[in-house]
Amino acid sequence: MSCHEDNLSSRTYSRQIVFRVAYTTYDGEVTSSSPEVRHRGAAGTSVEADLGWALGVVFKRYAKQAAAALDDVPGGPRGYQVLATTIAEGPKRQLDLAAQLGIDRTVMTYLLDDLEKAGLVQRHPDPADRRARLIDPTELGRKTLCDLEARLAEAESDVLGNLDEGERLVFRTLLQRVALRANSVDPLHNACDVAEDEELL
Amino acid sequence: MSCHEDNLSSRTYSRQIVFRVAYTTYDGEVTSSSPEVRHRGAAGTSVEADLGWALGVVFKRYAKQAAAALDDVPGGPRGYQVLATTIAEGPKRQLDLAAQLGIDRTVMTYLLDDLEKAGLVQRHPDPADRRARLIDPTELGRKTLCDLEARLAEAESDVLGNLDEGERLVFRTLLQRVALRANSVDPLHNACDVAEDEELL
DNA sequence: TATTGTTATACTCTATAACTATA
DNA sequence: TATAGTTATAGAGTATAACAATA
Repeated sequence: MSCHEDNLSSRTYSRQIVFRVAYTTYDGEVTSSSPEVRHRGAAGTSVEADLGWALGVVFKRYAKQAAAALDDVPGGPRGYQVLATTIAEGPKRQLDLAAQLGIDRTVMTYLLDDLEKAGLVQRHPDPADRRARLIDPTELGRKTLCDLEARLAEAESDVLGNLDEGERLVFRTLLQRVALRANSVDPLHNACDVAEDEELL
Repeated sequence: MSCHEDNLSSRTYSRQIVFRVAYTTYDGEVTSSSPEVRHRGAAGTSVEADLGWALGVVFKRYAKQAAAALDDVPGGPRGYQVLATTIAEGPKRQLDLAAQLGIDRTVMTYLLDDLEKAGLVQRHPDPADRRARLIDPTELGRKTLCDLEARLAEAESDVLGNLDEGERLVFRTLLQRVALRANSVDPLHNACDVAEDEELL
């Protein structure tokens, strides 16, 4: 573990072991190793610790909380997303919705089947194109979304539990900036309204 | 989207749409909706924006970068973890390693097969228990790890690309604190040396 | 009888491709 | 011919369970 002492121009690195950890991309599980920073000497600010590990743990915890919060929603997180998007942006065609959410169109079919069965959305024929179907939230869907959003807000707050108000603000701001850049460098889905990015930087 | 105006005692919420997004837990892909904050009025600090979305985007980007960096390592991120752990902590028994890394023991078998085939680690019989096998990194494994760590450091730095030095420090500190709490509330694997947490709080 | 590690099997979720009905 | 949506199939990756060797 001493191999980095030269190429990192190590101020603090030489005093501790920075133990990087990576993550599987296929299962969403954070299969990280143990907590990363082992202080060898007296020095070393601990924030040099592994970003990936922390990122993974936090993300995983949020994902778990969110999944629990959305337990009874057909399709789980994805069902929520469909609900949230159609309610926020109005009726959408199935394929557009799929593209926007990064969901495969074949998956979208099953997802909508379940959501429709649960009475949260409805498929309406698109008057402009008889091939297409417009996805419309129902009244129940709207009510459900409200509830879900409250639950998710709780999950968020729970994850940030040991930060005080000011720290949360700072953290969210910095995270948001990093995220916006990441998203613009390598966009997930649609570009939508990234135009507003500037005000976040 | 007006349903939260009362129960959130909304200062800023009433002025914008906070559009929460959740994530699938099974594929590690961030199937989020579009960027979240749409300013309706003039006010609203943008940091109120969706935590989950940002978290997911950043994590996903890091995971992608890390996966690319570990492209040629058998087992990818997991292979790296095995390497890093055995090198940092010395030879370990297969099952202990699996438990520590949160990898299923059946998966560990295949993973070690591949790592051994690549000449990065070796299985030695445990003199203390003839059932068990000790996983030992090879010289090649050690060299490889050095290289991989440099690559991962680059990935990290890339992800935090638009933060300056000071901001990175703040971000990492806060993230680390959130992560340590998340990990202690709901530990992934072993408890190891969480004793050192205090200095991070 | 319990445990280490291996192998075989089943299951989940995803990705590919073929099909229908419209355009 | 191309596109919206559906269905069927195959694939990757994981988890479960049964197994051999040892404790």
